[in-house]
Amino acid sequence: MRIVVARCQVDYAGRLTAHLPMATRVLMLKSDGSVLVHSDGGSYKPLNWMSPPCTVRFGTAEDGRDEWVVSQAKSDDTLRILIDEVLHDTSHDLGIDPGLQKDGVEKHLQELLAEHPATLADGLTLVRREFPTAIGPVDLMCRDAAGLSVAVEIKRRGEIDGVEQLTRYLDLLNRDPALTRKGPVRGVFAAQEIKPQARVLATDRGIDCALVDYDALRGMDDAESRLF
Amino acid sequence: MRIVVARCQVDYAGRLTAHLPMATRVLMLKSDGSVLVHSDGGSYKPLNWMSPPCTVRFGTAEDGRDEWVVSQAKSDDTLRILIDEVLHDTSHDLGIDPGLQKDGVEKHLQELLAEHPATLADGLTLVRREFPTAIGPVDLMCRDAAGLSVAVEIKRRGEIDGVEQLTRYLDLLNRDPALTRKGPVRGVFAAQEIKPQARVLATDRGIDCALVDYDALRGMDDAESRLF
DNA sequence: CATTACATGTCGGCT
DNA sequence: AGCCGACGTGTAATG
Repeated sequence: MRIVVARCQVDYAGRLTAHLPMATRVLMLKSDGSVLVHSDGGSYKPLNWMSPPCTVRFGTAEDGRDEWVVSQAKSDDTLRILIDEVLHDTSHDLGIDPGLQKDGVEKHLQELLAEHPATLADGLTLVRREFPTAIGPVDLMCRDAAGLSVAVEIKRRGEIDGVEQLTRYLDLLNRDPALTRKGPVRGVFAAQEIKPQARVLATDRGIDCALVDYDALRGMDDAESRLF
Repeated sequence: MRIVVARCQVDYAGRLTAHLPMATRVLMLKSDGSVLVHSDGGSYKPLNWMSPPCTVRFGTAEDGRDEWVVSQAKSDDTLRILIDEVLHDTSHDLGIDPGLQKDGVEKHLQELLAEHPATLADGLTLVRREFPTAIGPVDLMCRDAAGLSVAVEIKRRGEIDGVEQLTRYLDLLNRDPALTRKGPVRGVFAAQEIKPQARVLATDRGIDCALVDYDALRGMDDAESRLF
């Protein structure tokens, strides 16, 4: 990785065109050819960048100043960096990163709830995970004690669009005679945290809300693992 | 801005927990307190980070190694960076960045389509852009040859949530007697690219889809500009 | 300050 | 490779 601090001007042309006036910035050139232009603030997103796979051509502008042209083969996107003055320039061999280990995402939540569907509502049993429909898979399809089908939508944080999503599934599922033989398909909206507005909308549409305790579920799972 | 290259181990705890094993990485400390942990690859997104506003406490771990703890006041998120070896450490005064100038986003598409509504459907004429409703503005409100009102939602890429958005508008607009005198309000979902699922949903709801050719529109606009 | 819609989103998973 | 949905989404506009 090469890190350059320089007074520079940047022009991007791709899905949009963008321009950065001459100013001092940090340029990060990664070994895969990608380039990041960072200012001292904002967030983790660079002011401008080029994603890999791309190549950098280190050239010279008409007036003799250095100009770097970063281009992406596929998309015709180009990033032109005109360098006025270099204040710092170092390179470092970082090696390959072992990578990020995540925990606690929706997928894990779905796995845990698939194993313990009764924590969502009494008597619930799993029919299948990722139940396919024409507009996408339902996270969990279950059946309740009365034999009714129950569609479960799982989110880390339950907000309105999650309720909308479940509503679309329910609309579709309720047209399926095989699922509605014993009555309409119920909906359960499950999340670690449910926003008040989402709860109101869900309730208004007859969808049950279930708060999920991730740590408790993980505990149940550990206990179970120890037993077998 | 301070740039440090170091062998480090990073642990994040917040909405999720994540761990980065000991390896050499670039640490970017911005003047607003935010911290970015970059590897030599990936995209512009850091492996891990803390967004401002946040504060860094430069401390020492039990074994004597340096440990930086970055914490966000609001959310209780913390990022712990255990430093094994510093390979590089420099600071630079970048000043305030003049910022990015953009062009070519959805707004421009809307301008072009407002000038050429007939490219969306035969006989369409513009009533007004950003037609106000209680739940937000409709991108374009038009009228067709038969005198029916036509609500147009414009996206760069047409996906399901765009269809949902237009559906909400149509539900509302169709309750307005002034707009429905000659019949129900039609919906047109316009985008440079429409995902199959979005098309299915739109069609199911009686909404027309229109593929927009941005370059062609821009060409029409240029031709027109040259005439006047 | 909360909500909403956009983003050069990026990223991973699956077909 | 393309499609689809989640993301520690972030971020700007807007009421």
